[in-house]
Amino acid sequence: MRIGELAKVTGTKAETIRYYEREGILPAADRTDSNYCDYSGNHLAALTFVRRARQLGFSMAQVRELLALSHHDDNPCEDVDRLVQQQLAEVERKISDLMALREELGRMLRSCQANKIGECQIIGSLGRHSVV
Amino acid sequence: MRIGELAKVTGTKAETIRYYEREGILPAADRTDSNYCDYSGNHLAALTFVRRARQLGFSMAQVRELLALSHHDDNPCEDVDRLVQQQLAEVERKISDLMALREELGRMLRSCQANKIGECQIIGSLGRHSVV
DNA sequence: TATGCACCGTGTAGCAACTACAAGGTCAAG
DNA sequence: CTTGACCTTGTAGTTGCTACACGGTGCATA
Repeated sequence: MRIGELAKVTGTKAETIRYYEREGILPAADRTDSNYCDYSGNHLAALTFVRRARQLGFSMAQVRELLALSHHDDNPCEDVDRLVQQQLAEVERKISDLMALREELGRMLRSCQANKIGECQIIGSLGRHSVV
Repeated sequence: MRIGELAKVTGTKAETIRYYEREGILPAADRTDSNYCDYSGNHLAALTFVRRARQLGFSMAQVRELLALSHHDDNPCEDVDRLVQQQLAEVERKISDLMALREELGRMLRSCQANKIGECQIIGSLGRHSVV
C-alpha cells in the first residue's frame, strides 16, 4: 500500500504519516525498487491507533506510552488505566475552564448597552479585572 | 517602571513582555541612559488589556483587532461585539468537543474489566472505531 | 513511443504563542 | 571591590503538524 492510499483510508495527510515515521511513532515502511514506501496491515493498524489516541486528546508522548504498553499483552493494564484517567482529568479541567470563560464572555455581551467604543463595557472590562 | 516590576504586577514573564513588544502588540518602552526599558502607566494598561484578552481565549490576531478598536472611542462597538460573539461560539464548540471526549474516555474506563493488556478493552478500542 | 499528469521522495521552512537559554552589561549593598 | 540580582540582545526550542520546492516514478493516452 502506498502512502496516498494509507492517507486516504485513515483520513491522515501523507505528510503527517511521514512525520510520524520520522518521529518513530510509526515503524519505517518497506521500500519498493523505486524507493516508494510500501505499508502493511500493521502500519494501518498502528496509524489507526495513533490517530484515534490523538483525537482523544492524548499527546504524542502519551501515544508513545500507550503504544509501548500495547505491545506487552501480558502486563496488567493499570498503566493504561492511569493514562486514561489522567487524560480524563485533564479534559475535565479544560471543560471547567472553558465554562468559566463562556460565563465571562456572556456577561460581557450582556453588559454592553452602549453603542460607542468610548462607553463600551466590553472594552472597559478588558482593562480592569483579572479572570475569575 | 522596569520590566521586572511590570512582569510582577501583571503576572507576566519578562520574556513574554519583550515578545509582545517585538510583535508590536505593546508600544516600545522608553529607555534609560543605561538602555534599561522604562514602562509607563500606559504600558501597564495595555499589557493588562492584552493579558486579559488572551486569558479569555482571544488569539493574538484578535487581540490586535481589539486593541485597534479600543483606540477609536467614537466608533460603534458592533465590531467588538462581533469578536466577542465569535469567541463565545468558539468556546462553546470546544466545550461540546471536550464533553464528547469525556464521554468516550469514561466509557473506555468503565469498559475495561480485564487486567491484562492482551484483553484490555481500552487498548482494543484504540485500534478499532473512529471518533463519534 | 512520447508525453502528460498524478503521485512519490527528500529537505527545509513555517505556524502560534510563547519559553529557555547564553553571553554579556548595570547597579546597589556589603 | 566584589557579589548578586537584575537587565539587554540574540538565538533556538517547544507541540504537532502543514506547506512548499525540486526532482524522480508510473501509468494511461495520443
